Amino acid sequence: MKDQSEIKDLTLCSQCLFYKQSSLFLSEKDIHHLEKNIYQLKFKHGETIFKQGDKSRHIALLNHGIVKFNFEENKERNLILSIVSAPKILGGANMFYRQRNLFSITAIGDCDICMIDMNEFGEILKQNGKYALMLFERAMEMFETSILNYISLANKNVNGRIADILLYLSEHVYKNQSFHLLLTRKEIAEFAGCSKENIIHTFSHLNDDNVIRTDGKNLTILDKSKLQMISRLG
Amino acid sequence: MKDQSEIKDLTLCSQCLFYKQSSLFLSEKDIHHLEKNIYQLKFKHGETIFKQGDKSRHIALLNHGIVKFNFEENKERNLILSIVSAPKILGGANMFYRQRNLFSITAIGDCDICMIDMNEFGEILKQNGKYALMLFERAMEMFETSILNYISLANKNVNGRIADILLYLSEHVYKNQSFHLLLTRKEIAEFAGCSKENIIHTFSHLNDDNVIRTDGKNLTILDKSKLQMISRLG
DNA sequence: CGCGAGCTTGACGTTGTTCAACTAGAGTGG
DNA sequence: CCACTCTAGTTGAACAACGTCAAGCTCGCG
Repeated sequence: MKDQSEIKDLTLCSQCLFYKQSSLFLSEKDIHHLEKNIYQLKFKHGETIFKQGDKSRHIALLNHGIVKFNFEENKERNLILSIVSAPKILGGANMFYRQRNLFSITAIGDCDICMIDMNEFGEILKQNGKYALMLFERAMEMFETSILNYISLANKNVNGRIADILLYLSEHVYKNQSFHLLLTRKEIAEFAGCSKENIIHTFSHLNDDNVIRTDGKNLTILDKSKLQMISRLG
Repeated sequence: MKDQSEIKDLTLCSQCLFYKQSSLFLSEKDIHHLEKNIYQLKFKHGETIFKQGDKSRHIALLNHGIVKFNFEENKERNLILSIVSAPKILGGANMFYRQRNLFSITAIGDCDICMIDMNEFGEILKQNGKYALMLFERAMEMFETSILNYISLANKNVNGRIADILLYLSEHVYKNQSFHLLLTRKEIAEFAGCSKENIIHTFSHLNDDNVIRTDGKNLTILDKSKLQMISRLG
């Protein structure tokens, strides 16, 4: 966990989506209790939000930014399980399953995150099942993307997986045809489950065929339907 | 969902693990309410418990038997996400996340399952956050195995993945060095994410090297440490 | 200017899939 | 009882996909 030197004015949290949703479910007393145990942090690109193997004491509410879920096998064998953008509840798997974190969560670019102490928050959950259910549903969304990635990985060839990833990033993360991808080629490879050379080769071909246009870390999808076809065939 | 012609005496459920655990959390009134909405079904090998794309109206409590989570891409491109044995709560992902089932759940061998109507049960959960949390933790266990499979698939070669699967089946599913595997070679391949010929070749080699002994569907692990080494090297 | 990290490219070898041929067992019908 | 067919399992060989390697490139930074 990052040091808390950058704690900001707590009133900021009253603007965040999580706070607004929570206020629909909780009593004024609980809201007040929550306010006392919530604080905002800012993370920069590459900073670790949760560390694999650590024991989480917090739930993280991603209010702004993009994060990756990365599994560290050993020095040279990493894996990106998923990439998600705000707003999301992070630490769901860690929050309810009382073991060490299965994977790390790392900032991609600047991230605004609200931290809630789990011990305090757990009490509120125990007393308010309806609220707990709402949070479960949100936390569950995270797993859907992981499972869909898994399926893509198991069933498709490299071209199909890369097409899937580009479509996913465009539609669900950056929400734009064109985006500035802060990941290295190696990291994209860790997401696609292939070598970095493979990513480079495939990007080159897609460039030649006018399906995408890459310019350093900027990436634009020119022909979405062709990308979808590659995904299907893969 | 299977037809309910085989509903058994409801008192049977009072013996099941789920019922016993629940009684620690719920009031007598809620327990009574639960009893009214719970019934036991028996599934045979290959029968579908939850169908991919369907909307679940039930939570399934696997009291006896083994099930697979299978994703059906198309006729010739299936995938087994996980295999788990009783006792487990099935339908967790479906229970809290109100969409169509992401994957099917299918019986491997005979299964005893208690079904609970979700609408009735949801009310109890909303009123009892502590109980909801307990159930959620159990449901989360399911995802851990899926994620570990994902990691194995992404990081290891075929030999390593097959070794992983054999160790997993032995330690977490059958809880025995020797087991009667009801899966076809094709299904094992769908679990390992490779071709059935690959499974057959690898099994042959492992047989030759006295690491395992296969006799039709019976499988015995002779040299666990060697299998663990193959898993690490993979 | 030199250095290092990340990127790019093509060649090469390994891994894994596909294909085809064969075997064994189980179910079917004459 | 014997074809027959169908399914699952097995084997090896050919081929394609993919990872590894090596070399050169670009860019930013000290």
